[in-house]
Amino acid sequence: MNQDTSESTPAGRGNARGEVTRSRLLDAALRSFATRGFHGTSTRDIADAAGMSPAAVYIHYRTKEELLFQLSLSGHRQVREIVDGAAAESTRPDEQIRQVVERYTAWHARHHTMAHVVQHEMPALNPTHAEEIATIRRGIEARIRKIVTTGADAGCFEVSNPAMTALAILSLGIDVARWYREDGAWSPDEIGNEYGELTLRMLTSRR
Amino acid sequence: MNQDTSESTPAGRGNARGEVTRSRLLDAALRSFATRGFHGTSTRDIADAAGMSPAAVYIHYRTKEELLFQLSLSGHRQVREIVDGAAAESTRPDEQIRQVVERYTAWHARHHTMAHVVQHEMPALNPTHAEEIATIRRGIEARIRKIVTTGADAGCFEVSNPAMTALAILSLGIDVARWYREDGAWSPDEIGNEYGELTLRMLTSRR
DNA sequence: GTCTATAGTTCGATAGAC
DNA sequence: GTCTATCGAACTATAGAC
Repeated sequence: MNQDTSESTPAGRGNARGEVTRSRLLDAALRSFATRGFHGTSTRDIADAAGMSPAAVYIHYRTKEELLFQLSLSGHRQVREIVDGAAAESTRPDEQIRQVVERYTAWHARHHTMAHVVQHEMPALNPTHAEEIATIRRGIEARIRKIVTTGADAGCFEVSNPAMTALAILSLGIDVARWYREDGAWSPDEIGNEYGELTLRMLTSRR
Repeated sequence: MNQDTSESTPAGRGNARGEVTRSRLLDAALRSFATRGFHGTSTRDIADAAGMSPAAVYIHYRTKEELLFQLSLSGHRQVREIVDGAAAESTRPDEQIRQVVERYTAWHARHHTMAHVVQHEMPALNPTHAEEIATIRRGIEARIRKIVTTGADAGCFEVSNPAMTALAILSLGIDVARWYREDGAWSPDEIGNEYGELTLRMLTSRR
């Protein structure tokens, strides 16, 4: 559960104490949402997990939904940066997709708590926040779909339905957050490597 | 949303009226749970969706959780029968896994509303009910893992990690329930066929 | 078997002392 | 900035009339 939810903060800004408290609340909310879901979590649950009174929550966040939104925003931005960074590692579609899948999948295992909340609590966001998150999601999906279609057009991949195959690749990574166990047999990196192989097989026809 | 949640009932049993009401309540609960989640759904939501008063719900089901359990049980049994039936179609692992994936995936698309509830609301079940559902799940997972390992041992598949590959195959089907849209470009059967192909590619190494 | 009415609890969020 | 105390609403489930 050691998943950092804080943004990097310059030291000695004077608001360091407040940032720590906000971070502790985000961590508490993340663990609560992951365990019982957004609607199954009360503000008292979050306050207890953070070692504070229910009233203290509202000094730092206006509503319970605001906590979910900040978590969703942080998680989606992390994923976007991981995918962008991996895609920039090469100009070859096959090497790009391998890097993306390895890191995307490993992230969903390593940060399975946040990944679960990010992937499955979106309907609990208010319409404004949901749209902001959906925009980031569409960017991530488009980036992966682009790699598949570019590789298919270049003859690097042999796929009959690039758009559906891109969805399948996303599904593999996303669902790792559901079944991954910290005390399981495989590390996040091992899962990422194996899934990278499986993905390249999906993208290349047998002879 | 035309997803039948009722068990087949012999006509003219005398309790036909009661069965219809129970079925309407299950349908209402299913749609509500799928839209807002179990904890986000009130018994008034379910009653409204079924065209009844909140009190009428409790004549047919003891608690809100009982409704979720009956839905989960029905959904999991449907999946188990689909997987068992598909596996019985052949003795060749490659044909077995193709049939299983085609039908498993198509089911998750066609019954995406139930699939979503079945796959993601398990933590809301009470411990007794959760264990009963988990037993069915383990059977389904074991059945698919068995096909993969049998095929690997027979040299029919070439996989470095059969257990993880079996999880990947399950993930592909499960996550279809998240992204499938009834007004989308592909039918459940089309998705099933494509996913059957992708799965066979994953199970066979390139030369 | 279904209704209206409501009991008893818990919820999200706020007031005001310190 | 954190606390105790609490408001008003919404919740699950039940009581009792019909």
